[in-house]
Amino acid sequence: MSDNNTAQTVRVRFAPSPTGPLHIGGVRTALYNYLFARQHGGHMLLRIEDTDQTRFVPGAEQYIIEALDWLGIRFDEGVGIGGEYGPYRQSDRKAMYKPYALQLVESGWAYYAFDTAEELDSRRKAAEAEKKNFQYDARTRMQLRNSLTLSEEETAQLLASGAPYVIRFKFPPHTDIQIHDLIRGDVKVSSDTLDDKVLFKSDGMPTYHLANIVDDHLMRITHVIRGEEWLPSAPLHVMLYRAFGWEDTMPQFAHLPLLLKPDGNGKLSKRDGDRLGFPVFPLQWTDPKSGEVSSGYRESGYFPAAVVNMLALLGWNPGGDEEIMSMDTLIEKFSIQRISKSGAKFDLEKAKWFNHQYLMMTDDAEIARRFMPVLAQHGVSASEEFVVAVCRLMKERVNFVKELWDQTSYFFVAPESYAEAAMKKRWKEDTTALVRDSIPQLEAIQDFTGEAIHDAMQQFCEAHGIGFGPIMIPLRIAIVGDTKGPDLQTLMALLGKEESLRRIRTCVERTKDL
RNA sequence: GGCCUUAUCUACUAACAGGUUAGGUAAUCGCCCUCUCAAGGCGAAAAUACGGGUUCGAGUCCCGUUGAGGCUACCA
Repeated sequence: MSDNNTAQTVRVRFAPSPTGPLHIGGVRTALYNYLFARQHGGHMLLRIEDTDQTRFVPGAEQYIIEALDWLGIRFDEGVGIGGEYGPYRQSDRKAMYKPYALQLVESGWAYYAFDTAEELDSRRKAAEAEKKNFQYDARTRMQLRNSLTLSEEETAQLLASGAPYVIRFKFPPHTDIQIHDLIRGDVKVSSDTLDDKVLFKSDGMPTYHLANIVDDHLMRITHVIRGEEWLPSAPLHVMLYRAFGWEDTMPQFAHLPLLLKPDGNGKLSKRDGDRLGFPVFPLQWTDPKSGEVSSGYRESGYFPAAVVNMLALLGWNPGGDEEIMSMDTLIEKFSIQRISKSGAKFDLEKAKWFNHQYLMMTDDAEIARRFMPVLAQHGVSASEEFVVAVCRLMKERVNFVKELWDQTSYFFVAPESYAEAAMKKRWKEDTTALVRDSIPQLEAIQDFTGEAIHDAMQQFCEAHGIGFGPIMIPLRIAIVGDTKGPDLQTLMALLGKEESLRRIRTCVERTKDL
């Protein structure tokens, strides 16, 4: 599908920093970009923004790629894929940025600054003491050490001597900057409240702001869909497009609401996940420095489609009552206009419910395939046919495949004891005798099907003048060990005549002296 | 502190451009089903932050207050 109203092909990017594992907020940003690109038949690219060498974390880039691949969020271009607008890693593009910074200096939109970190720190502290805000801007820049206050000769000399410098953007004073956001509408900010942001650092690398604008321009990005934390710097970005003379091809902006912690308020963080017992990362992550392990959705047993579905609806919805949507449906229905403006709290219960829905839609054989290793962990082996049957019968009771063991262990292992509460409530004086009496009735069944068991027990009840409960509940305790589980006839048929009777006889033996 | 954003049940949200008994889902509770436990079916409780305006009429538009979040680095 192509959008005939858009002259240009839609091109979006996901541009994370490799400073650690990708947070689910970041995953959602990637997802929205992906849905938008696919819907418009456009391209989505992965750009790694690693301009801060001090925050680089080994393995983070590979983690991001693997995580998005697991979720089915695929890129058309980018790191690990290639493409005609590469390279896509900003550290590999390092040499490209300086000329753009210099261009702004020459055109008067930027200047060299030689202030040291200590000097600026002391200015900030002094301002703080007076309960004021220090800002490097039109009011203060003429009191600081930069190419606007120094003579041309001094500046040239400093540069030639290799003195450390940065390049700062020169905001024009008293100027209203208007940005248009696809989600929030027009936002107006006065340049007087903005500071002269560093564009080019003393280590020879650009800051986010410069690299981002240069790359988005060079890579012909048409829509920037990113988190709300970028909204305050959007005016700078708009001014940069203007300063470079690229305003006519400037991308459209959409700033996404943030994902909040489930209890209280504040941005969702790694610690919240571990505290509240849910993952904030798509994949498990081991911190290379501390060795600390953070849980992931994949390892916790979530289906990728369930995570995608849940995340898509956290901050967006298509308007109807439909909640279970495949990636294709999401692509079809997605629209930026319907994204909420306010932050969304993560809800663990709803996340589990989504996974349950996807579990119910999953083929029994596939569930069994995933359950087999769990069984092996518990030292149990069973035929594939039997495991598939167990999964078919029991999947509706769990949210995750691994929870199946807690609900089905008695299918594989006979009970070693009987639940105390069940015994106390359900086991009467004559129960053992009654159970013993039912054995011949069950033994007589030739074809041990649920139906046959039902008929046999019905006859038994009639002969003894009792209802179904007084015998079926004790039999259940004998077979399951507790008053829980699926329909008993079905369960016994599945276990087979031999195993069912063995458990019943064992139970009679264990309870005869009660 | 300054700047920006934001505000519907406990949570996620619906109510296209002002007119609804403010709807759905999850969670909670009750009933039905039933040999138990789930699932399922039916039902209940549950919200327009507050105060002004505009209007015949405001969840919806405007202003203010309050709450919440973000940003305020040579981090992204």
